[in-house]
Amino acid sequence: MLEFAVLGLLNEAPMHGYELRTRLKAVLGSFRAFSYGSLYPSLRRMREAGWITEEAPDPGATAPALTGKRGKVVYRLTAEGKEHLAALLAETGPKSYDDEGFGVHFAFFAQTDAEVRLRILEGRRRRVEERRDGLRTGLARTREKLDRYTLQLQEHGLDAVEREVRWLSELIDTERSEQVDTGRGEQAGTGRGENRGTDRSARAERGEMTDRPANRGQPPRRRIE
Amino acid sequence: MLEFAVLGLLNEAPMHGYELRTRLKAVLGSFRAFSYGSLYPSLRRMREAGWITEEAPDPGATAPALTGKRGKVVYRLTAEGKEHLAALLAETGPKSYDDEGFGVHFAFFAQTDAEVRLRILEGRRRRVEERRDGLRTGLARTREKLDRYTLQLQEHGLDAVEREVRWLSELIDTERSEQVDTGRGEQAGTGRGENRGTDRSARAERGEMTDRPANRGQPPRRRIE
DNA sequence: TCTCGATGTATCGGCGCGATACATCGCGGC
DNA sequence: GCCGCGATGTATCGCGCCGATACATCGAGA
Repeated sequence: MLEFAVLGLLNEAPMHGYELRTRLKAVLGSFRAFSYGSLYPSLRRMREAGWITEEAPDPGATAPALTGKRGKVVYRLTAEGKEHLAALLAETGPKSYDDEGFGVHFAFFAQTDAEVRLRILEGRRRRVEERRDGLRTGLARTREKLDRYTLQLQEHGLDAVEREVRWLSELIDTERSEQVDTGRGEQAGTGRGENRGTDRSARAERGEMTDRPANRGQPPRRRIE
Repeated sequence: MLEFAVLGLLNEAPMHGYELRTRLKAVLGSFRAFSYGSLYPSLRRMREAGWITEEAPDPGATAPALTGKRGKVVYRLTAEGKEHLAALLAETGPKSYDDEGFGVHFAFFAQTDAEVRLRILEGRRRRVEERRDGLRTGLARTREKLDRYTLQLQEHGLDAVEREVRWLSELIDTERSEQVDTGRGEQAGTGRGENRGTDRSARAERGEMTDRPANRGQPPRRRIE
């Protein structure tokens, strides 16, 4: 997931680590937070995979060597990196609307194809509705046996989930009405990258995935929503 | 944190791992979710620390040995475990209202002293307000530069944080009015049906509650902002 | 001038997740 | 009769990621 986010950011402009980290916090916002302890190892892996390059500027300017100086390192997307990003952006399977993946996908919706956006939003809503229903029935079954604090906690959580469903529904309505307006294909947001039509490889073979146990538990590491 | 939750559950009744895991999901609900990969190592650590004991029932009943059978293992709190739990419950430092800690503390509020409950709720609210203010100013500063999806995400996150502040405020008001009603010392126990109004039974026999400063370490500066 | 906060790169210990393996038991279907 | 299947139950492994930490540079204000 971190790799996805980094690729998305580097697609807008080359950056070094610190800036990447700052933008990451700003863009992912309420969904996820990454630390350097994740970022740098991830950057190394991505370089080894060939998605990005590292450039250390100005090698022998004043201090030649062995002073241990660390220069700024600029990271930049390669062609393979762009390709990989395009494949990730086009993904519509469970990974794109589960808790871990949805936030990142959504953060880069401006770079995402309109139809894919809609599919992801719908998948996400379905998933959150399932969680909501699970919470509701669980709550109805155990309501009498809970002390009031636990009850408050459950209801607060349920309320948050219900709000997310409503939020997603609004987004979906907006997307739908825009797809009707224009002949289903335009780009929203900052027009910047014309990733239109260039790729499409990576036909994500929908997993089907029996959907497992109600999933429960909020965004695992995340917060409250 | 997991250790805290396990101690809290075992204080209600002895259990084995599976039940612990099930109850954990139900009680922590929307705040956190733990898996076996965390639970069993944690139980082992707690046994080594002396907080709990493991009992494997019925050693040589039918199948004597080397069949590799695994019996049910019941975990039970020791006296030291109760003591440790009491200390954790009385904790009012940053750990008790930061993201990781608050959910667990709250889940066991029914076992917590009334004054401690209030302090934790207030600390938590302060913390969440800080996050809210950070989000607000950040959003005001970058509003123009964001594409609409990122903007939606930010506003959704901000909304969630604002709701949590309101939720906490309601809880605080309730706590305050109850402390005025009764001479600041009662227990808000397992409501069991008639939560609200008059209940104070369920004398949890906590007598000690060693309240220590428990400060150390500065505000770890959590997620977004 | 001197310190302090922002900028910047990087590593380490360890917690906890998700997947996985295996075993028992009750229950309903055919 | 007996078969599978889901719930109950214990346990491990790899590894992603967090939080703390160490170090270095630089502009601005006390």
